[in-house]
Amino acid sequence: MAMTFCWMCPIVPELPEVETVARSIARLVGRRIVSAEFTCARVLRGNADQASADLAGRRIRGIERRGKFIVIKLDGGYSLVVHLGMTGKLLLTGTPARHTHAIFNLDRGVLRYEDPRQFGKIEVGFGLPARVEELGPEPLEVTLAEFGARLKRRKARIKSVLLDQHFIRGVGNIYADEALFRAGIHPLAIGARLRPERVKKLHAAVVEVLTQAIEKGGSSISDYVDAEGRRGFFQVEHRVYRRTGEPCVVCGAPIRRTLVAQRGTHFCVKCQKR
DNA sequence: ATCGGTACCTGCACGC
DNA sequence: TGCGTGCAGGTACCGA
Repeated sequence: MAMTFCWMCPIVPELPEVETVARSIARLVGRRIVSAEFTCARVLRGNADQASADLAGRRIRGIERRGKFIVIKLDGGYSLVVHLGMTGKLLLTGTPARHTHAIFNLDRGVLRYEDPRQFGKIEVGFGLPARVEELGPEPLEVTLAEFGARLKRRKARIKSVLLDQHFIRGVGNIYADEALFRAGIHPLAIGARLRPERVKKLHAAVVEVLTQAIEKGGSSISDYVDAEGRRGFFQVEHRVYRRTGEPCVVCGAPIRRTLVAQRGTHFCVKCQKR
């Protein structure tokens, strides 16, 4: 029997998943970081000793999400920024294992960072890193007018534009495909050439798919960081993502797969027009 | 400024 | 059975 979190349906952390993780560790606000250990040079940006020194003794003042980044705000204007990459997890339970790359010892409890592929990144410093400040607007906050104005400047394929975190922050490969399908837009369409009516549809589709996904994740937030971290997380039903060859849920035509920006891209030839 | 392509990394599926 | 190969995709970085 297929498992809900098998290889064929991986939970890649995009905006809704990161939001779920951020909420699941919100309870840490108010606690103090006693000490921190970093054991993977690839995952930590900067010097491990410096990062540990910067963190030691600081109290957690707030936890928020910016796109796919988790920002843990600390005393004195410092911040602990975590990006989960492809396979990163923040865990409040369990014991250090092979892929544990950071351990944050709190005045009560322990927070661990685990990441088999080491695509994730942890950054400690004063204020926010430039890469976080320079992100585009939140997709759930950006107005249709700004969304349209930004899109008008983009001559790339719409799928690439959606993946660009400078355009809007938080959309990844799965939700880009799903939003384009819901908007009836072909992934190879040129961003700037989309007519206002279609831009409006796309904006609404992005909001819809992300909102639904957050709601699904939100129903099992307390479970998320348990055990393998994925149990109980129900993804939004994919209508095109990884459904190559299967019938379109609207017209029945087989879903096609191609590459855009070196990413697997799934769409319906009949329902999605350039 | 923007675009497309590539590297990084591990583990799973597949074929011989 | 066991091993090599291909593939998955987040961001950073490169040249154009």
